[in-house]
Amino acid sequence: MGRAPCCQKVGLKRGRWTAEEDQILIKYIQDHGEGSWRSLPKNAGLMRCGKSCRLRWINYLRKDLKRGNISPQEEDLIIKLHAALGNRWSLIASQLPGRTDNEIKNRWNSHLSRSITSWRRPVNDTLPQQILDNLAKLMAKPNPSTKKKGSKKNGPANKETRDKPVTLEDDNNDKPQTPDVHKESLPTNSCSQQSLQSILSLEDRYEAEEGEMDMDLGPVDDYGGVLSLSDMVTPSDPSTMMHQPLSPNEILSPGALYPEFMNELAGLSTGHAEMGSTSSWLPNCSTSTMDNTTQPSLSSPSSPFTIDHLLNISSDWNWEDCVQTPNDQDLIMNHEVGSFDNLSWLWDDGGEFGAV
DNA sequence: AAAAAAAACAACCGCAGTCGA
DNA sequence: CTCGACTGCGGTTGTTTTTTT
Repeated sequence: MGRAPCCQKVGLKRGRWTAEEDQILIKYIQDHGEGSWRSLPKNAGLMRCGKSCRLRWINYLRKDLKRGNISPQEEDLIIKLHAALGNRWSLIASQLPGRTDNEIKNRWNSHLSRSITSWRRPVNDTLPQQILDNLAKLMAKPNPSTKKKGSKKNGPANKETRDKPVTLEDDNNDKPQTPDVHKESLPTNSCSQQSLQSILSLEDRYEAEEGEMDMDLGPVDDYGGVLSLSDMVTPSDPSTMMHQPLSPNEILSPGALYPEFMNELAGLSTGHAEMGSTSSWLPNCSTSTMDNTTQPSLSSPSSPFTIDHLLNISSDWNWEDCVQTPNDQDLIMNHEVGSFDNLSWLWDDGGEFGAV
């Protein structure tokens, strides 16, 4: 049969850790090493759940953590990585030595997510080549098994990777950058490094263009903020799925999506790359009327859909022709609407995004 | 200076793949 | 082969701190 429960919830302390508890945990791990979280609280004399001990250690007590003072450079990197990877905090954290997924997630939720929608951050260069190399290596890493990895979405798979946290650096020089962030294998069959570079640079390209024409907002979010690329290519929940690229002369309603496109993204999101895989956030799709001359291969279930297709779609897309309606239901091509007058809600509320 | 609001931080929860019994 | 603990992850909530009124 299985193992004993990790802990009895009753009688366990919760809430903030005291300095004394921290010292006990640090001392214990120094003496016995990480792992065995289930037995750790009992052995160490802590009235905490093993899960809580693990979290405390990983996020706050490890020596290699920086804690706070996230630099503008780090923020910029987080923004770019998030644009490319979505809410894959552990993967993002793996590129920021000394930072935890929790810290980055908190930073994003409390600060960056608000600032990014303004699309007013400085236009910098794209991600450092080393980061791109690392991510490309992750994506090129063959998946040893076809099974999903060890977490619900994309976590480490086997015992080796779980028990011995490794990073991309392990492949290079055996010097882990961030020992407790875990290597993840990503789909291999449809995303080249060039593609990744293109994805990561798309936002900046649009930003650069926007610098010359301030009113050229592109798709916007529920609050009128400009959507990042990730909002359109890696929706994290069904409510964002309306932000998919559209073909010209098309009105897209929720659910009117490209199945292959969504499956591809589902593969990226979950670690599955095979066609036809589904994800929990993938609802029943109904393909809308499409202009096959401008959206080649997307409507054919049998055609191989790749990230390169996505890039073609994104790079060819005319952002000026795509906005979200105030009722948050549809994306509408403005030449379908016929007039920019219909879109005045975009800039009527204070002009945060520039006047037209 | 006090109260209220906003932001930041810390911790918990539940999901889902892995793997030992 | 099945069951269920272990684990890592992302989402969410609760608490504390800072800022604004």
